[in-house]
Amino acid sequence: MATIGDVAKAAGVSRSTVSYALSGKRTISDETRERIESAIRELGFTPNAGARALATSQTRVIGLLVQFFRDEFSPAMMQYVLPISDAAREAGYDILMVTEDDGPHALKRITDSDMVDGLVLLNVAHDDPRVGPLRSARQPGALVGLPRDTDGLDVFDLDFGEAARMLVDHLQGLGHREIILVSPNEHVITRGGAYVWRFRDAALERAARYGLRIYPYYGETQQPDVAEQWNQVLDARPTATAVIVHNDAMIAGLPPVLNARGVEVPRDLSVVGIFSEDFGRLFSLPYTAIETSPDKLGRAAVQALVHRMRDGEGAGAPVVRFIAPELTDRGSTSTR
Amino acid sequence: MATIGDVAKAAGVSRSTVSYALSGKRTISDETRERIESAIRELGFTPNAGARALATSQTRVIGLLVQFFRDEFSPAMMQYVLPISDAAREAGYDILMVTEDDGPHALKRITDSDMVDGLVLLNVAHDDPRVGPLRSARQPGALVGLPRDTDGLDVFDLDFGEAARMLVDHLQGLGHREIILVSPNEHVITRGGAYVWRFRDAALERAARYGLRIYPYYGETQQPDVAEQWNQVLDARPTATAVIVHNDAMIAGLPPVLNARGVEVPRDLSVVGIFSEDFGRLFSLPYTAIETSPDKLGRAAVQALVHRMRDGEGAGAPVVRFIAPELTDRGSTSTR
DNA sequence: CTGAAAGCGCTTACAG
DNA sequence: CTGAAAGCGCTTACAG
Repeated sequence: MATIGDVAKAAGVSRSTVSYALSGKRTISDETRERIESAIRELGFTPNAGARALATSQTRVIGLLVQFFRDEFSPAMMQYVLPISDAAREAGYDILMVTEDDGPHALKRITDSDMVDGLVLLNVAHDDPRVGPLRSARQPGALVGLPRDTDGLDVFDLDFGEAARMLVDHLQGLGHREIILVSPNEHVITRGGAYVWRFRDAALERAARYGLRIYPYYGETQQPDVAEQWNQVLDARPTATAVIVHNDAMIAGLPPVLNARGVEVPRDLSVVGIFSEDFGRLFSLPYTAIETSPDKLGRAAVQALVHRMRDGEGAGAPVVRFIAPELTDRGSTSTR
Repeated sequence: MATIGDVAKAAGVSRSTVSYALSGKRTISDETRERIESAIRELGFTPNAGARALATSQTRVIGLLVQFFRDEFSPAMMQYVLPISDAAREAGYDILMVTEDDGPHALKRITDSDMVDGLVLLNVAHDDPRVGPLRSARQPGALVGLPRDTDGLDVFDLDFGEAARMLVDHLQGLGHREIILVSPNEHVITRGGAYVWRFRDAALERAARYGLRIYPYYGETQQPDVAEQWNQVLDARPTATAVIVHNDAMIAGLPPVLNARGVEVPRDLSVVGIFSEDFGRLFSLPYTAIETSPDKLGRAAVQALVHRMRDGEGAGAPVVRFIAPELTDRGSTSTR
């Protein structure tokens, strides 16, 4: 492969001049510039990324730490990854995607070896073991998901509390008095998914204020458990007129259950959920829902990170940003 | 960050000795080794990846070129990405994941700048524009998906022809004489997905040999088109006793349609498909199917690539490997 | 068993 | 407007 030295020789200039022509960091005479450009073209020269990284201490790579819980229902992850990858590229960065089970170790590895300029952590848990190593790393990071201690971190998440209140308000306004609430599986809480109780507690509190009756459950994550649980719950709560579903597997598995039971939505039952538009389309879900906006979250995280990578300490105080939930009405609720 | 020079100074040896202690490429006295190791520990030293890459011409990074067709139904992509990432890590490589729309350009960018030691191309089309740039690249590549010209390439794909024959044989053996065949959407063919006609032609040919009647269709990719098309097709072919579905969106959307029509499987209709186990679980599909084995394909591609990156020209002749289809019987077919 | 030195391919003060 | 040189942090022949 041609090096900058080859280009310099072919153009009859010094290597530094070629470098400056490339970066535009100093003025070059038109004639010199043209000779350099044609030499670059003829030799098919592209700067070596490793050498450049060594000289500048910048890799132009963002580490993306994806955390998969393989026992879980997660076709949703790609909805975050793709917008992040797009946003990174638009800002001139590539993505080093790390899926190792041992997230903290992986994070330490790629930061200590200076493979990346910054990090995006996906699916951050309340007590996420990756946050410690992130704090010790030289590189800045942006989180998608809310950890217990946000001190010094850029954090992006949906406002799950507000989302829950919006759904309860919506149903209350329609006159519903008994509501089934399906949360994620209990082991998600064990794992530290604070969004579970942020949503759940807010829903319960709001319902209490209105004097509504709420029947809370932790949902299953796989078929056939999902269908079975739905039948049990619906049998057990015949007087409930609405359900709020905060569980991907449970809402994806709901249509056939209702179909089999002859339950018509919203005539017999009002259904609301919280899931992304893409997710809803994937499973043809005809339910009114809070949009989770994975694309907005992912892009916001990348933008904050890019700022911080560029401006270092000058990037200002860290932000914890909750994006406002939006309700997409698909007509799955009716007055009672 | 500590450099190898800091370690050398702390241990009272030369930088080369530290380097050799790290690589194990020459013998070091026990005493020296211990001094070096404790210096490394105390300083928290990790070699700089860029510097190492520059010195060795090896990045230990694999470029993963993912091609998304955003208008399409593709929760399936992650099933390839994850095993590839795992296999790469096991072999000591990280993954640079590229999702740019302009695949050829992205490929050229990361290979010319020497960001990667090798490439995995996902979702390779019959006339894939990335194959040309791959051939010109210094780095080796492995493909998942069969291009028109495989010369000099390591290629991995499912044997779609054999898969189709197995399904036809299966139905024929049960006595079915009229079969509906649903292929991917037509624009997939336009885009060069040769697997469409590899499967379709083989099915038609096999059926012809048996004197079976086949009703071929190109399926939709999104709801509500999917359900609508199913109803049209089933209305139009009341005498068909079996369907073969080679289309993710169509098979995921089949259960509610059959349910609504009161069609019981396999009593009223035999159903077979071709999809991965994970995909089937995701959509709770109770259908006998050819397993597409994305994990096997992804891992095989990485392994071949790792070989070629390690052994260079000595890695032997390129391989085109079709993995043998396996039928998973979920009891959705019966005798006629 | 170990060290001094050259080299990988860039960038960027320094000097003119 | 341009060049010579030092330096980024490693690895690896070469020499002893």
